[in-house]
Amino acid sequence: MPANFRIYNTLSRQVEDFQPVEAGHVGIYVCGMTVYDHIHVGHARAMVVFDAFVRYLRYRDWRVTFVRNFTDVDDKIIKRANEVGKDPVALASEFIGHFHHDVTALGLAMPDHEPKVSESIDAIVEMISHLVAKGHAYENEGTVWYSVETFPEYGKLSGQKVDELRSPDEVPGKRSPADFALWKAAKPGDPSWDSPWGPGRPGWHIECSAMSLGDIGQTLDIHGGGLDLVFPHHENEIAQSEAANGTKYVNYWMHNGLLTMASGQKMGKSLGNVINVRDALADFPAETLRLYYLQNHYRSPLPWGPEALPEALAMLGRLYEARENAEAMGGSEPAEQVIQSLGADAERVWELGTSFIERMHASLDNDFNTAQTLGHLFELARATNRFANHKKAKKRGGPVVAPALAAFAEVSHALGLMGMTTAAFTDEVKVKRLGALGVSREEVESMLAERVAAREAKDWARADEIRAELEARSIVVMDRPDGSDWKVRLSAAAS
RNA sequence: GGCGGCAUGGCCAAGUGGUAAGGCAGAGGACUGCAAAUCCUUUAUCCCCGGUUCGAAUCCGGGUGCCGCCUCCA
Repeated sequence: MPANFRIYNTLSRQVEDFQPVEAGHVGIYVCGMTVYDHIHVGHARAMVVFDAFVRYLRYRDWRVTFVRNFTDVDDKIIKRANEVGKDPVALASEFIGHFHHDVTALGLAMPDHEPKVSESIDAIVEMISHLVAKGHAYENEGTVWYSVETFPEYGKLSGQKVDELRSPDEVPGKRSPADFALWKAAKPGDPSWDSPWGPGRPGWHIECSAMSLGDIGQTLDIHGGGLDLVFPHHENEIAQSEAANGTKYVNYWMHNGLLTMASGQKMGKSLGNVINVRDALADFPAETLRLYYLQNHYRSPLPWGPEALPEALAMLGRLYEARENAEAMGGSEPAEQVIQSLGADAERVWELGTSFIERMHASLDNDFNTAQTLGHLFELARATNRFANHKKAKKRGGPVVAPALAAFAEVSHALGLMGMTTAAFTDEVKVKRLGALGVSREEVESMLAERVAAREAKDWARADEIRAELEARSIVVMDRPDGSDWKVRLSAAAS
């Protein structure tokens, strides 16, 4: 039996108990990308949040049908294609490739279905035909409009009232300013398909109604997307689907908050401060972004700035280090015996470790509170490190930290964090951060070797001199009982 | 103008009735050849005013500020 959970529903503006349409199954549809450019770190938040959410649902034994679409027929794509002299559908196809590359690098699982508009024209035409037949839509010179006044519940998601909407430019052919296009008559040079209303292409909103119907059904358990899609996109989807099918479209509307710039405004091309995912991934391990996203609640705005990723990397490094400390512990006595002899710090790790999974479930089952979950994980990390300071912890502490290690594994399954070995993580950090700084690894390692020799000769002056040179390259040296290691310093300057 | 949301320590942030998780940064200490990492210590009139309550960051009313949407947007 899958575990029950609670989720905020934009429709009711409340956290609600989740009730599936079909027992044990969650059908979730998330608005994907309009593919005419590389995705930026703001888009990636939505992708990561819903990936983590679906991952968690499956971890909690739900059967999930996860659908995320591609808008590959659209005004912006056509515009961009004309600018670069390419075929629009081919251009979109190219950026779908880039999308898959970026999203795979981010560690996302593939959805069960990734419908494309260009491959869903029949279903779209069929749905529009229904709407026309039922009197919810009308045709005018090859363009089909949805008649908003035929759907009295219009506005129930966004709270918008049709009369109050701004409608700056008058569009010819519409009966009412709030009406929106279901089918756009072909203009010369546009990609177009045949339809009962002549050649043309779908409007933006109808695709999601048609594709979700095909891949999930009339009533979706959950429909996700960015908060900026609530109006008009999701409002229009409701109008289309409920008018066409005569059934409730979506039980739970789940919207992620937006990435905001330091100024408080959202990231967008018009602001000229867009960071592409592939650029971020060149400089930081993928889990850095995942932690950055999941450290805040998914509905909150998430501030972006030059410190965002370095800070997240510092956090991630802390978690990996704590896990490594736990992994390094051995011993085969019963945990109880070790706790008895090593005292309160051992007891604390044991208690936090054994209770972690329950606390994680409680947090994530309550509107997917990843921030709280990570708070618990950091508490566990600190307790682990504290315990690791005991002289006898390394030899005897293994049984005491076993639940903590299990907790880390659980987080990995549930949220897709801490999925690497410490060695792989450390190495990826070195490669990417050195690359970002333009420092050669060979150079660092030869300098470090020279310093080790100087230290063995107790030539502290020379050792300190080399350390200063390394620091000038943003390399921090760490001397340990078993040898010297190094890492790249994280700071604003380093990003 | 309309609709929706937010306001918690230097910064980020969790927390919806019983006197504030966590992270980053700073300061002091332990450790270290010196450092780094780690650990310990340390910083909160929870935007303002009023109300409900034995008790409110948490509920209600008013105010102020910020953000999103109303045009494409994750």
